[in-house]
Amino acid sequence: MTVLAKIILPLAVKSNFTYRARPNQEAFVVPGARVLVNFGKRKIYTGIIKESWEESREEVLKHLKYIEEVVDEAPVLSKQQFQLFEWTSYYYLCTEGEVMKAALPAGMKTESSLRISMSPDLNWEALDLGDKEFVLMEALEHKPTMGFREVAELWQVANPNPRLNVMAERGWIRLYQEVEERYRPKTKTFLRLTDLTSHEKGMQDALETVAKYPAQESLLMRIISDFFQKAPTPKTETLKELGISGSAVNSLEKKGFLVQEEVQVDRLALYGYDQKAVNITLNPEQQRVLGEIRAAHKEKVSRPVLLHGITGSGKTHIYIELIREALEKGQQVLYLLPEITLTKQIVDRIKSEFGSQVGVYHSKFNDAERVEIWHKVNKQEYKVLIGVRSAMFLPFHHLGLIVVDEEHDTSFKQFDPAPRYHARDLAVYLGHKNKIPVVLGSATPSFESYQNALQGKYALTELFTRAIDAELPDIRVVDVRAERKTKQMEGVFSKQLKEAIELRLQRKEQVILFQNRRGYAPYLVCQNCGFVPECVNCDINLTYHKQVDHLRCHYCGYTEYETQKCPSCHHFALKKMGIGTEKIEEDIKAMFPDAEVGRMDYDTTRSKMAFQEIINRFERRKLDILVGTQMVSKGLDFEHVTLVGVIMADNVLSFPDFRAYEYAFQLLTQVSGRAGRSKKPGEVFVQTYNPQNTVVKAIQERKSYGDFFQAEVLERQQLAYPPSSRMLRIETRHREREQVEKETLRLEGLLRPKFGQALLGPDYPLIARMRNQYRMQFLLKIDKRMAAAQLRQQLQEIIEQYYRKAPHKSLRIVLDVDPV
DNA sequence: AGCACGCCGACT
DNA sequence: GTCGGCGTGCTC
Repeated sequence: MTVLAKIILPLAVKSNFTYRARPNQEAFVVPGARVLVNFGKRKIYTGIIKESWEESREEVLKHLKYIEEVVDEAPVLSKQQFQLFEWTSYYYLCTEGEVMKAALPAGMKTESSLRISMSPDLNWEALDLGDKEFVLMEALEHKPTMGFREVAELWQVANPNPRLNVMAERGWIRLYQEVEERYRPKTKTFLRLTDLTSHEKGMQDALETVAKYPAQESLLMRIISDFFQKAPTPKTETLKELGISGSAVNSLEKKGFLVQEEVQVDRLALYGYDQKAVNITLNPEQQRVLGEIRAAHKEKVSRPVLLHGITGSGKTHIYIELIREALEKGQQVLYLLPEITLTKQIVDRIKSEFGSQVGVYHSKFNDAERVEIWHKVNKQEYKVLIGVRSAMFLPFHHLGLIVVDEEHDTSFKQFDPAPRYHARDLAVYLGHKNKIPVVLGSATPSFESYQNALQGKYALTELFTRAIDAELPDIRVVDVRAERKTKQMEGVFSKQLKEAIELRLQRKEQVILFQNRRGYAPYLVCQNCGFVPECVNCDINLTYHKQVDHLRCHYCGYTEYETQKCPSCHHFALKKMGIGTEKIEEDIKAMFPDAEVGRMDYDTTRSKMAFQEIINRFERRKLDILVGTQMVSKGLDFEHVTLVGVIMADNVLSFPDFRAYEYAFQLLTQVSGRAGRSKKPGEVFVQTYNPQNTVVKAIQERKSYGDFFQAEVLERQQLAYPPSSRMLRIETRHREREQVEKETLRLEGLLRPKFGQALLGPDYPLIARMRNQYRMQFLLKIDKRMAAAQLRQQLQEIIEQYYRKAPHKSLRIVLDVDPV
């Protein structure tokens, strides 16, 4: 009998692959453990054992490769997680491998890479070599090994493989796979006394021996003194303090007077938090809502609760109470947040309640840190985990509560690559499947969730007033066109907004300015010939960034450094058009030279530190004005902010999507919600060219979310758009425009007969070419009553059918379930 | 995804 | 003829 295992590999391959265990591995071949296996010609991947069984038939065994190594002694993935993997790949129409890729931190998915070295004892100069072969050998003289990429660069070819293989066959070079462990525990070295020196006599003898070497003597004395104080002696710090080098350590070690000891240290221990006094007495309304949530879960655990509470109504207080209850039962809690923006403030609050049981997981943690977070969740050292969408895949045990805060936020949905999952919906699935209470919270729920709540699929509970006696801010709409006519605009600032800012500066209150574009100018135009610089890889204008003085594509990162001279007519006539956050920051500084201005957008928050720094400064009132993109709209809670300015609402209102108004309403409500969160009243200015716009009017008239929803959802219903239906996006991609057009029409020929009017398109997406791929798309409206499994099968059959007959199989078809 | 094979056009 | 680019199929 031989043990076989089905392995999930982190690839977009359809099926799973079976490997055989060597006898000494058999005990460790259990579902959820990781293995290293060779897949294909040479690569070695980390895979996860999905299932294992015994097999004795030789004809089966002989086709199977061996498992190279079982990495884990115990599973790193629970049964519950497998279920989640399976459902994610089923629902979002992708492979389990793709889910695995998204779920595990890179440090847990070690893979091999090709290394190239010269054969030993080779007199290569005597060989008759071609040019390329010669330069490689010459390069290998200087470095012992090279990587695949390096050789490709050296040779200036895309694929050096054929040549390398020939050279290897001739015995000139050696090719081998190197598995480099990506995660290494962080260690710290301590110095300790040995048996020889840890008693009085030994100490005296040793000190006499080294008396003539001052460095060794002072070091030894320090270690002895630490020994008596029962304190460990850290190597690096001690050497630095005593001003001596490492050679003293080596000498003492050689003499047997000390040993060096490596101790693994916790990378995450460094992260503290700002203690913040939290008022944990719930007001009567919050008490009522807490009671409603408890009752709803008691009635039916697997039914999620939608907590709709206006901005500043104190949803966090309620979460804290729910978390406390779960912890008292010894359960773990997952608290999902849309982006790291929010975490700083939320983490401070939750950590000050629950201390070191609280862990955090987001993209600004490096790989090694993420691995350690994974293990701490697995070992249940972390009881509460605050994280972004991928935290959904962490290895929880006894999960007793999932909170999805700001559930409407689209960053819970992964766009690219697969799995294109929505973390909120994964949470709802997981909760339903495992009877885990789920709470979705928002001031502006997604239409899908609100509809579900109204129809009883979710329980609904609502908070209608702000906590601590705060009022909702006054909203003032500024008609930019009218202001321009009467010359009331100063650059992009209306006179009213300017005066309002002035007033806040006098009163030492704070201001948030929102603009939905980062960079300095969204595009440039040549004043001489009308040329607009565009990305070479995408159909989109390049954005001018002033600080670094270059043009950049916000989709692929392509950069151009010529910012003055028109590349078309060569006149120095490029003019900066439009307004980004960088420009607003510059203008506001010019307007109020004494004010401290900070900017928060993608460009200023690259590092975790930079990010926390800017929030800290604003929190401690070192900044008067904060300029930013959407980032400033998300859940920030600063009590001294009394003014919010939306510089140009039109960007938000006018993008071509059936959800445009829903998003605009959410964004404007959220950003407005940053003002007046404590006793000082708040004020919001919305500058726009379209004061008559439905959303602007709704915001201005303080229409409730419910009213806005009712009006909008009717229109959706008439068109059979979500939330009345479900949606599936079918995207096609190809390098050439003609091919994508022709092939997409062929695909339509197969789809149309099946789906008829429910199939919309094909159309060009907003950006018809991205990263050198031309794209087209269909939208498929799916009746909610329709059996999902059947539809999936039909769709997959059609795609298979398309590929069977396709003359060009290079068309990529991308499926996006529930696109947002 | 990554690797090889086989086809085809471009150059020596 | 050989080189290199690209499309296609397969990977336990």
